[in-house]
Amino acid sequence: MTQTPRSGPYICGIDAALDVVSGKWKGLILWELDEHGVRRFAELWRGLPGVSEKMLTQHLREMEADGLVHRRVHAEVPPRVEYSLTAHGRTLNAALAPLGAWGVARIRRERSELVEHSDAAALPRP
Amino acid sequence: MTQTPRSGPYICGIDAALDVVSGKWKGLILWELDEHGVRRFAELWRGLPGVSEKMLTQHLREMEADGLVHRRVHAEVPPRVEYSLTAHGRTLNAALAPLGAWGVARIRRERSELVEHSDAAALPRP
DNA sequence: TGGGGTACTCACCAATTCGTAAGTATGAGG
DNA sequence: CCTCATACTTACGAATTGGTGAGTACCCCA
Repeated sequence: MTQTPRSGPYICGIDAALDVVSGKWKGLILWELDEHGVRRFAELWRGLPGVSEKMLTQHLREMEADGLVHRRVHAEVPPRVEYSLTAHGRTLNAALAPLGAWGVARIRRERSELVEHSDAAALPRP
Repeated sequence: MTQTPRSGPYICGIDAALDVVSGKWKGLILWELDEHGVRRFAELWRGLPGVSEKMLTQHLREMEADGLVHRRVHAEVPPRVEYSLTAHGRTLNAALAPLGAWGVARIRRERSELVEHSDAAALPRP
């Protein structure tokens, strides 16, 4: 099989959860969908600068298979497809919130370390 | 540089946090260290069935560089090296807790779906 | 008749991650 | 002198992941 076979029996919950969010853009996709509720493919694409069409569809498909996002196709031309989070996806996002806060704190920490460095190097006096 | 340059400016906190925990064994390493407090290299290795020595050292080095684990070398022969979580690592673990709980719930959900399937096949009525 | 817009799909390649197996340094014990 | 134990390091290659660019189907509008 070339199907991604979600790596089998997990050792702990972290393991199982990381399995569904690891992927270069999945965190951001979750965030976008949580922010906007419903988004069409192209909107999502514009919202995630740098992602390729291929990866976006691939990640969306995997997340759909994992029961995180809902995909609604309207029988129109030109095509219209809307993505949104499922209830399960929303619970994941809620569970991810503390981690997001941790990440923000970490970014701040890093930045303040950089500032200290440039202080030492470039700002001998106020 | 061939140094892993933690991928630069992040778009959101989730992004920054996932960057430090993604890696096949990092979640488990965090868990082991949180469970046991202090562990030597070989203990950690035995605690994570399947990991190679190379990956274990590599992940530990990255986590050290990220300020998550502390590495203490005793000047003895044979060598003795002890790993433990830093305060920052412990806060990460705390932030990871809800995600772990979500993962556990997901595993249960998957399992019950399997049970339903076998029900459908083998137990037509209650 | 031709171009535009949407949401893909596919083939191919590059980069990153992971695993395997071997080698290193040191001193104690036989 | 030889081996053992620990905590690595290194070389190589396989597997996984991501990026690029082209192609598809459909209908509307000019």
